[in-house]
Parts: sequence; C-alpha cells; structure tokens
Amino acid sequence: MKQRVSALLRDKFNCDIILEKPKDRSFGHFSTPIAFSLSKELRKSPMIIAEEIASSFGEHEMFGAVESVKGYINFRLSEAFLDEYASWALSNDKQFGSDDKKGTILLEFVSANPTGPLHIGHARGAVYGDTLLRLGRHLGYDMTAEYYVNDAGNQIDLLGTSLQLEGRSTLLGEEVQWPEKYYRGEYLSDLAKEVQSQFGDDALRDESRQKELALWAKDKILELIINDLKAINVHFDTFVGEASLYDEWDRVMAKMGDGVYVDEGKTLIRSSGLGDDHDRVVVRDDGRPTYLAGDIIYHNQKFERGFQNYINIWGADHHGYIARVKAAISFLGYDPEKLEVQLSQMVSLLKDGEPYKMSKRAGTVIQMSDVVEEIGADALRFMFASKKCDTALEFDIEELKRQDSSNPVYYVQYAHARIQTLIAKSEMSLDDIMKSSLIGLSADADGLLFEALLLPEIIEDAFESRQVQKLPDYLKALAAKLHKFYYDTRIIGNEDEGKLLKLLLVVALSIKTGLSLLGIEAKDRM
RNA sequence: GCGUCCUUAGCUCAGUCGGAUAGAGCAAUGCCCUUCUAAGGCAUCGGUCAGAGGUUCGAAUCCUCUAGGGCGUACCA
Repeated sequence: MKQRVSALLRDKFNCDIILEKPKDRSFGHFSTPIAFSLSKELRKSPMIIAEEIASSFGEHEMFGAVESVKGYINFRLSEAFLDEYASWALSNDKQFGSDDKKGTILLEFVSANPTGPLHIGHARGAVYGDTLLRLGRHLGYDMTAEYYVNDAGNQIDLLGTSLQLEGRSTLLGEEVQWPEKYYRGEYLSDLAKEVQSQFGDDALRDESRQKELALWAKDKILELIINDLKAINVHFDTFVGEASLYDEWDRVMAKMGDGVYVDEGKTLIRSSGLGDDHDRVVVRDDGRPTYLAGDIIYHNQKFERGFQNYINIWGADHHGYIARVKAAISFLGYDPEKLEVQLSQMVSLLKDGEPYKMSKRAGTVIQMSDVVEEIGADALRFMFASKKCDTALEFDIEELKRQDSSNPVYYVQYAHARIQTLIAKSEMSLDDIMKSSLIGLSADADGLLFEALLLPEIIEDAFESRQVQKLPDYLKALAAKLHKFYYDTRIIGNEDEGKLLKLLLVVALSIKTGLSLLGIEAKDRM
C-alpha cells in the first residue's frame, strides 16, 4: 500500500516524499511532514504549504481524504481502495506480501564447529538467519542457505583426544592426564561408548587412531546438529567442509598475488592497510594453515560460485575478523562490499538472577535442544526473532522455562485460532463471506483492516533493513488489535457478519503468513 | 590503550533514512466470563530516553565530549 501511495506522490511531485504512519489513526493512514522542509525554500509557513498541497489532490480514487493539519499532510485511503486490495490478498494468499525481487544471495549462518551439540547462543544466529532466509525468499530473492563445517584444524585434533580420554577414563576406568583444554559432555560419553562397541577398546587407547576417530565423531556430531536445527525448523541447502577446500590452496595463493608474502618461514596476508591492525599469519612456519587460511579459500570458492550478494551471520566475537576476510576478498579480485556480515550479539544467561557462565569445554553449556524441550520450538523462535540481533541479550533461564501462557507466541496464535473458530461457527459459506464488501466499516474495524494490510511493507522493511524483529513486533500489535476488536464486537449474528468475517479473514491471512515467515505454524484451534 | 556494539519504565526489550502526546510484555494494584475460546479485555502505577554540550522550526534518533557495560584486539576456532 505504502509503495502505491509513495509512487503516486513521486509522480506528482517528481521526488521521493517521506511517508509515515501516524500514531493516532484519526490523522489518517499515512502522513508526511514535507511542508516543514519546504517552508524555508518557499518562504512560506508550513501550514499554508500543507494546505495548498492537500487541496491540490481534489478527488482521487485512492484517497478518501487528504487533509492538512498543523503543517502535516494526512492521507486517508479510500474504502474502495482498501476493499479492492483486501479482496485481492484473500484470493491470492500465496502472493500476499511477496514480491519479485531479483538477485542471488548466499546466506551463511550457524556454521558451528562439529565438536558438540548446539548451545543456546547458536540458536540466536540460527533463528535470525533462517528468518532472514524466509523473508528474502518470500520477496523473490534466490537464496541459498549454507553451513560451513570446520572439519580441520586444532579443534578436530582436540575432539579425537577428548574422545579417547573420555573413553579410557569412564569406560576403561583408567587414570588419565587431562590436558588444559578438552571437550566433555554427555554427547561425548555416548560417542565413546559407541567407539568401544563398534571399534573395540584398542581404538580408545591407540593414539595413532585419534584422527580417524575424530573424523568419525565429527560426522556423528554434525548429524546431531542437523537434528537440533530440524527441531526448530531450520534447514540448510548446502554444507561446505573446510578440509575439502585445501586442494585449492596453491591456486588461491597465486590468485592473491601481492596480497600475501612470506616472512621468517610464515605466510602472511597484507591486511594491515585494509582496516586491520596488522598483517595476519595464514600459514605457520611448520606449514600448518591457520583458521584464516580456510576462510580465505572458502570465500574464494563462494565468489567463484558467482552469487550477486553474500550475507554471513557471525557471532559478535568474530567481529574483528571482518576486516581480514574483506582484505582477502579484495586481494582475490572481488568487491568486498558484496559481502555483508551481520553480527549476532552474545546471549548471556542468568540463572535465578545470577550470571550463568557457559563453557563449552567444561561441559556447562546450555544445550539448545534442552531449551527447545522446555519451551518448544515456536516460543524459542519467536523469542529470538523478537530481539534486535545487534544488542546483547540477557535472559533468565528459569524465567524462560516458566513462560507458558504469558508467552507472546501464544498471544499471536490465539488470535488466529479465535478467527478460525468464528469462521467455523458462522453459517455463512466462505464464498458468501468473500462476496461481502468491506465498505462502510466502523473506525475500529477500519483500523484493524489497515493494520492487517500492512504486512507486505513490514516484510520488505524487516528484510531490507535486516531487522527481523519488526515482524514479530508487528504480529503482536496486530494480535492485540484483533483481541480488542473481538472483545468489543459481537461477530456471529451481527448484521454485518459477512463484512466482519471477511475483515477477520484478512487478519488471519496476515498472522498466518507472518508466522510462517518466522518458521512457526499458525494454529486453528487452541 | 585501540577497535567495535551498546546504555530507553522495577525487569526483559521495541521505537533511530530527525516529526504530532516516548511504547509493549513481565512484575504490582483494581475491575470484566448466564455474551462467538478469560491463552482474552479494561483501568491504575511506573520515564531527567546514562550525563553534558552542539546542529534546527523540531532530537530517544544526527555530531562532539564524559561516564558505565559487552565483545574483540592470537601463529584458538
């Protein structure tokens, strides 16, 4: 709707006019403060300018009224326009809020190391990324969801060591020397048992088999992770393993040209001039590549696959990494601007008001799957999607578990269920309801209709600004309006029953579409 | 130290391409089910938008400084 009004104004005035939604609906559906900025230029008072502009519209089919109030120009959409738009949406529910944007986007997110199950911090990135994915696809972008698997390097060696020590200690009852860093947790005990039964005790003792066990375990763990993600409706199109990339190393190094150099037996990338503090080692003097090396080949591979844009969702602790990866991208001959990195800030947990420190290696992590079990995937998704991802988020784990009926996701779903109940209860057929006209609604009903029809611009805004919380915020507001309307207005048996039910169908459509973009299913009955 | 993200109600958070009276949820208090699902609605309480300057018709929003916090500042991932 906003686009339509905006386009109309652009044609009329030959420039973009800022449109806002007034908080007070008595000011109309849209308004613009344009007269204020014009007043200096035209040397006239904003009031007079607004009055002149408003009256220049005369009768227009899209607007029921265009008025000037205290320098603002307020637009009220015509009932015919709203009715026509709502009817179109109801009969084209799949297209409602969708668009035909063009462009291919590679979205990489989660990419948690395959050394343990996902914890609650990963969940935030997963929910944020998947919501972005659903929004982008709805808008027509051709998006690929990718998971980068760090299946090489120190953490894989450590996984093998940890696995053997765990087995020798708990299964074989040996006294073992624990290194400073190692992985632990229930999943590791389970894996050790599986090693014992599948490969025998020797496999737990023979240090030369660590690597083999580590690679075996990492596949098992990746399966765990994929299942965890599946439980919250997150699916990936592609998985790229770090280890598989190293065949390309020589070619990629040659491609970087002067971007890399050798010093004292180490290979470094010249990132210092490109926003980084200093140059970074990519290959150690013993020939082992660093983590950055893998990322360089990976990003080269990404760009060679030829997407138009790239979005990475990283944990905020990786933010210092952006400059060096972008430096590598420009040395590789690509435009670093095409890579957009969204940081998802830390999730810090409180337990009974006290900070709850998580440590993956000490096994004190709060696993995502445990939280999902407690509160359900819907609530988890709604909660994380509601928070701006660039703010550190803090919540009490006990409080989160307690959330049941007070959870906003139920509030929104309840609104949808109420509508479905009414539709089922009414003796009118869907056809009859659809034939009703939405002209002549009360002010409250008009407000509800307008709110419901805002969904498309919320979707667009949420995706383009990467601020996915705008969608859950909107759904909460829409549900609140619905609940109030439901309370105030008796629908069944109302003389305008058809009209009101049609209005509610539009609301239900927006809620259902909105929820599905959050990876949550709308309920018909609760 | 430097970089970076932040600081809004008792708590958790929205609101920032500068606009009309700063909003929700939770918590607290009180009302509303012989009425389509009370998983709901209504009302009350609660704010120096961290602080100080600046920009202008107008600032929670933009700029500068100060204070406080998170994260980073590895040849770890």
